[in-house]
Amino acid sequence: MSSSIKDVALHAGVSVGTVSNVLNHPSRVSSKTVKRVQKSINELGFVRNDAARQLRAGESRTIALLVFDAANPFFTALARGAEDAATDEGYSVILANTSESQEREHSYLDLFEEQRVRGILISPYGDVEERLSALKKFGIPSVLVDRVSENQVFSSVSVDDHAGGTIAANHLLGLGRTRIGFVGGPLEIPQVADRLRGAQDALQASPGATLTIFETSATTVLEGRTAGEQIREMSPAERPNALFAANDLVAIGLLQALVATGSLRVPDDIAIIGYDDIDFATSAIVPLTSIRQPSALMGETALKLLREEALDPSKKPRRVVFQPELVIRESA
Amino acid sequence: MSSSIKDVALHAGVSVGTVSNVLNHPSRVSSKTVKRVQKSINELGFVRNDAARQLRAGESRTIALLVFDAANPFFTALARGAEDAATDEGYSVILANTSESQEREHSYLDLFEEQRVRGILISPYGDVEERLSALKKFGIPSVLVDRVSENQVFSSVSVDDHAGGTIAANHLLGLGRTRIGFVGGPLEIPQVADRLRGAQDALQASPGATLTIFETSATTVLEGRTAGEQIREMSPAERPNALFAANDLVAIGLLQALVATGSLRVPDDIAIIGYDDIDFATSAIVPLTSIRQPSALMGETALKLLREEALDPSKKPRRVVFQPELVIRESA
DNA sequence: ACCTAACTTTGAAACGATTCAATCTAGAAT
DNA sequence: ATTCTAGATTGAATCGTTTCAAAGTTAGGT
Repeated sequence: MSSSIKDVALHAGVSVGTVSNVLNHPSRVSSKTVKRVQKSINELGFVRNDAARQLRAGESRTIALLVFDAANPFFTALARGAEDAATDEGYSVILANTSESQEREHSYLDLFEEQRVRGILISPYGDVEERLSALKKFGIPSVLVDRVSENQVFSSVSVDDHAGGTIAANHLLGLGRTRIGFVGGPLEIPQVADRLRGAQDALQASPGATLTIFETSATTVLEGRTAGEQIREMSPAERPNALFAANDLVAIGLLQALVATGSLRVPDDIAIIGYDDIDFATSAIVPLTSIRQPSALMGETALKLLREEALDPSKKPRRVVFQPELVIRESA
Repeated sequence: MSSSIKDVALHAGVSVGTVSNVLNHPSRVSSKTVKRVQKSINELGFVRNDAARQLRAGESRTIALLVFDAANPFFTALARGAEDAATDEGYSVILANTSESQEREHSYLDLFEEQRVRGILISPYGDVEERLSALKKFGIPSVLVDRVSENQVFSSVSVDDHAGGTIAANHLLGLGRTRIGFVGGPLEIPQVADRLRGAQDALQASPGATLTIFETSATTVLEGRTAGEQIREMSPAERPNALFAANDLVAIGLLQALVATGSLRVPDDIAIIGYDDIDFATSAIVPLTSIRQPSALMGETALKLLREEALDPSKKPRRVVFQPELVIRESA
């Protein structure tokens, strides 16, 4: 059905070793032989069998990216960054979606282990550090994405959420707002907690300002709207005049509750700042001011860290933390 | 570094053939041998080398899903459906994102060919039917997703967009609306054109009703909003009292332009129906009535068709067309 | 006690590439 | 003309599985 390197060798009148060299070390082969072999390859429609190659060479050229929510624009952008970087290095990235299922997360890790992928980029859903340690011992390195390693055992790429919170709060304070509300949750999520703490620390420096927490059970549009309805009913005196949403989805929910009914004006009556700068932010009812995470750059960096570890497994894990960036639009 | 089947055989005091049988045909092996071998496998931490397995067995157990926009919720849901079905059949699905680049589309097809994947599910971006034909000859079948095969050479899974358009229009007519507007574009996109034609055909049956086309340059929130602003400025007499948006993103844009400013009420003054039923539809300013595509089912079906072709390459291609479904919420 | 049939187990051959020591060139240097 | 050298080529060994014919084992029937 498909021709092998042997067929090519026969057709070109050379040995199999030479064909392999044409494929992998063309410099070792005289240019006219290269040409002849290439011609045979084309004529026979030869395609290298990656399984055989990997078996003998002992190393794969694919890298796995495992995320728990492939639908999240943040991860899509990150994946794009990783793919671009991988292409440059001669690797291919395959994506797998955990779909927020621990079981699936494990079965994909099993698959990657059987496939002996060159490395794993993972934004963990369940508790997998132990499993990843085993994989590392086995020869498969991983890099954590958007989460830091609890025990400093893995390299990681993340964003300084604390700084992001500070930037957001300072921007609101800079607009002269003093009654600030934080909307998001659950506060157990590390990202959310860090953003809140960052805001609180910024508030410390402004004696007159207060911060009220509106905790939600998830960072979704719906939860944001529910919180917004509650805020809308507050008396003007106690109602915050600025809101910091834990992410853009929550912020969009807030906008719906506050603006859509025509009861309040944004940002005049109440300023709103989101987080993530997803594509929807630009085209929200009121274009959303937000905190941008360098998602593509994160993917690119994660891939580079992974390559370093693949080349030198004894390398000490590195932790790269990016700084978020303020994107000013109309809502604040 | 990692132990092989040979190590396991030695450790368990059996032959390599027996270990392999434990792995692949446990019924051929006595149960106490199975137990003993399993124990050795666990103790040694043996993990089957998929490359070697694939080389000898000649067949891969992974299926590739190649889409041009992994960020689109529709594809994410579809992927989920395919993954679930694959798991049941003992396959794994790996995802690759074309990112709307023809070059990348080709290089992933190359990769899949080298990897000898069992089959390819593809929502094509560029013109790849020829390339897919070559792959088929090579032994790798594909199934088209959300697009039908031009020359009936491949199986495909798609949705009857014409019927969807008819359903949408009939729903609006059923609400007593007679001045209907279609918002979407460009009309060259097959999906958009089919939806429009479906609506037009429905209108034929209702003598009193008219349909106005508001063509946009893309099916995005922004374009929807632009169109909405234009519609908002029309005189009440000529303004449509119902709008059919080519997809939910456009519909959300319309909502923003019409509702957010408080100038018109939805659905009282103007009814709006979208298409796709993305997650955002539920939590729009006014929960959106929409036409749902059975995305997960499509993924599942595509996988089944692929498996059929993998088992019997001479099988005639099949074209499965799903019927869309009306989801009534508040906007219409 | 012997034959048979059914079930287990064995181990060498194959899959298709890469690797590398060994062999073979061709041309430069003496 | 001879030796040397660097570059080009060869082909057998190898990677870790699966496969399958052959050999070994067990137990039931007579």
